[in-house]
Amino acid sequence: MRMSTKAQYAVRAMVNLNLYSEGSPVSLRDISLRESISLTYLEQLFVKLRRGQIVKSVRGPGGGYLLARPAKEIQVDEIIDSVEESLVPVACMDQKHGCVCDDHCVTHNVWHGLGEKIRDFLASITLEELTQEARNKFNEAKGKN
Amino acid sequence: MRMSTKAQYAVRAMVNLNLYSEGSPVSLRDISLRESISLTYLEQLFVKLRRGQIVKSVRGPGGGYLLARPAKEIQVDEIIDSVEESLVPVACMDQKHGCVCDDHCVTHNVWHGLGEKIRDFLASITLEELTQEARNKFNEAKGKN
DNA sequence: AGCATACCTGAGTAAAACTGTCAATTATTT
DNA sequence: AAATAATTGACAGTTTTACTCAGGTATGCT
Repeated sequence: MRMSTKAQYAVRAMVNLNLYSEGSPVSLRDISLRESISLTYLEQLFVKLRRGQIVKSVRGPGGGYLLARPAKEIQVDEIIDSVEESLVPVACMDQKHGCVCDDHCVTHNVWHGLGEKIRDFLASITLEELTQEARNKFNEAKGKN
Repeated sequence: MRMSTKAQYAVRAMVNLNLYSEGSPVSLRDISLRESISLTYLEQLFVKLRRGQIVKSVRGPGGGYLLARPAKEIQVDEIIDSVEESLVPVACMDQKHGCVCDDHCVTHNVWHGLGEKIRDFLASITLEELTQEARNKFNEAKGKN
């Protein structure tokens, strides 16, 4: 039961973007350098984040990406949805025409309940909170030196 | 973020075992037929379930598997642990010598918290409860005919 | 004893998913 | 025009998953 690194990268990249953006676009090259994620892989992720209305792009020199809305309104589950990592723990429940479980599916409720817990938890955390945590961590580390 | 079919099969097989065992051993062949899971695959799973103290085996004709303890004392997370499906959502936190996250790991708390939610939920469900649910489902279906 | 049953074990394998890279293009600013 | 940076699609190596196969071992029954 692993969260794909794709989803992990996406969340990290979004925190980093918000951390270093102060109204102006942040280039993927910068995020790539700071987070040690391959530039070309980041490009793939941000295409999806843009389609998911999490970020918007600014082309040309000085360009990069901006948040599409305030960090307070971006939830972690939305970031993960955007990069197409499913939060539903079993495949049969992940279709729009519903689960075709017959009598064999005595475990349906377990996975359904689990999926809800996962969703609720990740929806309860905003990008704003994560960024603030990151700032605190950074200041603590600074204080030690 | 998918629960492996291995873990899904293990839970289903355990419910089925408990459903049809009344003190006497249940053969994997029977479970295989009822749940449409390959016999040889079930054998692999039950080796692990035995090592995890979830079931015990009885060899020879009329043999099969029995619960190692009362169904009330078997939690779903234990079944999943036994077949070696990790409930920790990120790899770096899944080692005994702890996570070597440095400053980059601003998302540590998210995944740690998520792992706890998953564990708590699955630990809150016992095999007894699942089996009772299955009995109810079966009786409802019967009532309709 | 001999046979059937059923657990036990390890090796192997095809397909899918994951984790990226590469090459080329388009849009914008200076 | 030249430089910057996003955008896109194809593709490839590696790992994991989900099994199968080919045996072996223990036990009970006739």
